[in-house]
Amino acid sequence: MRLTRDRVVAVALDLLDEVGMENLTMRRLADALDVRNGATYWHFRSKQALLEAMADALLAGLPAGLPAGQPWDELVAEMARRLRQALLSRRDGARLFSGSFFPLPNALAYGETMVGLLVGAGLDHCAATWATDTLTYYVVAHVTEEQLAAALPDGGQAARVRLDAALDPDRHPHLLAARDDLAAPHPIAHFDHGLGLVITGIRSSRG
Amino acid sequence: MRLTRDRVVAVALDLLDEVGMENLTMRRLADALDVRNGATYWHFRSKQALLEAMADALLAGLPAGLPAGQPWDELVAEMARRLRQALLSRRDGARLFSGSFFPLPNALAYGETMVGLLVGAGLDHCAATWATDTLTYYVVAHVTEEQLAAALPDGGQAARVRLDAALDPDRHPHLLAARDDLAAPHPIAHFDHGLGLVITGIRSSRG
DNA sequence: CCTCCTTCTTCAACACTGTTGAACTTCAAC
DNA sequence: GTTGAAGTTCAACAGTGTTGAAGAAGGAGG
Repeated sequence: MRLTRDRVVAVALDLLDEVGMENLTMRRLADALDVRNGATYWHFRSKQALLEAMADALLAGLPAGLPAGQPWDELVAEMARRLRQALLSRRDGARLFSGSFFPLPNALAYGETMVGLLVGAGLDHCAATWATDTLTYYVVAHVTEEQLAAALPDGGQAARVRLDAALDPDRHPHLLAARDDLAAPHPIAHFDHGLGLVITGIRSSRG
Repeated sequence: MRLTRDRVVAVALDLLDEVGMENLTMRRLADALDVRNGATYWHFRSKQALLEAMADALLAGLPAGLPAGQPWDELVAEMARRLRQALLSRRDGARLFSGSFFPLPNALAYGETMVGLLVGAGLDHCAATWATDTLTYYVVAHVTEEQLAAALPDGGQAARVRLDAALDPDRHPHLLAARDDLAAPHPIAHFDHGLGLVITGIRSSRG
């Protein structure tokens, strides 16, 4: 079967799930496509261009079927959770997304929806855009950590030991008291907490 | 002059300023140190270990001389701005920091200070830790974008044109209305706005 | 059927990367 | 001065993204 941009992206995403970002190489991708090494370069100018197409594919249909008639803050929270789910749907999805920063269709649709919701809530366009940035920064960074922690060997056991060894009762009393919350054993609660902080901030800033 | 861990880190940071993250290679570093290629591997187990040492060096003295007796929210804002400045002080500083996630001394000192401030503000340890995460996520992600935008060729002219070409009046009315705010012409105001959102959220969550 | 031309793929290379292990040199201490 | 450790060199390995020329496939026109 001949290659297609769409098939390359789809197989590349499957391969990403299998081997992770740092082992996602053009030669391995060519193998997965049952094709010789140079072939993908006819469809994508560079690996970076392919990664951006993959990132945008991750966001397909994000604003689809957003319920109407609900309060703006619930809809904003819903969009943020959808973005989180989209990034979580593939291994290293958050890193994939944050590595590509050019305006592709699905990313624009997400941004448009978010800004629209916030303008509807009474923010001016500048405040709505900046608030969208803040929200998106938060979601992407949180999921990045989430996926980084999930990829640790031993389920993070080694990292936990290393942290305990580094914490000094004299110099880090507060971190020690919060030791059990540091490694984020409850990702969803952790995520919703921070999301709530940002949305509350937006609510208060409406004046 | 013989090599030292400290000298390797210092020269590596200077080299980072000069060539940027993706051109920071062990061979180039060896050249800058006037040493042959394998030498740095005696002082650092791997490139990753060196990058983490560089990241931590960036955060040296972050909480030093923090004024006392001021309201907690101003101190938290001050710490966030110091983190931003530290990351901005070197080319690709934010990407350098977010690539290293192991507990090194200066990062711990930053976290301890932040959590301490928030506990002082009345949050319990879990809320303080998670709020610190949210704040730090925001700062790092914002500065990452800032530095990415600063590194664009043509001062971002080409990217602006590409954005305009991608925006469609029918599908992106809000983004078009906010077009001039999208490219963040005022980084500091943009940063402080988002920072204010998060801090306001924290203030409201104290109950 | 056969040619022609575009579209797509192969193949072999280029310049480069992080990392390693053995040989070699420097250095301090006895 | 000799010995043992600390530090450096050197050559190689296996792998990376990318490119350009050569070749194969596929459809349109004669």
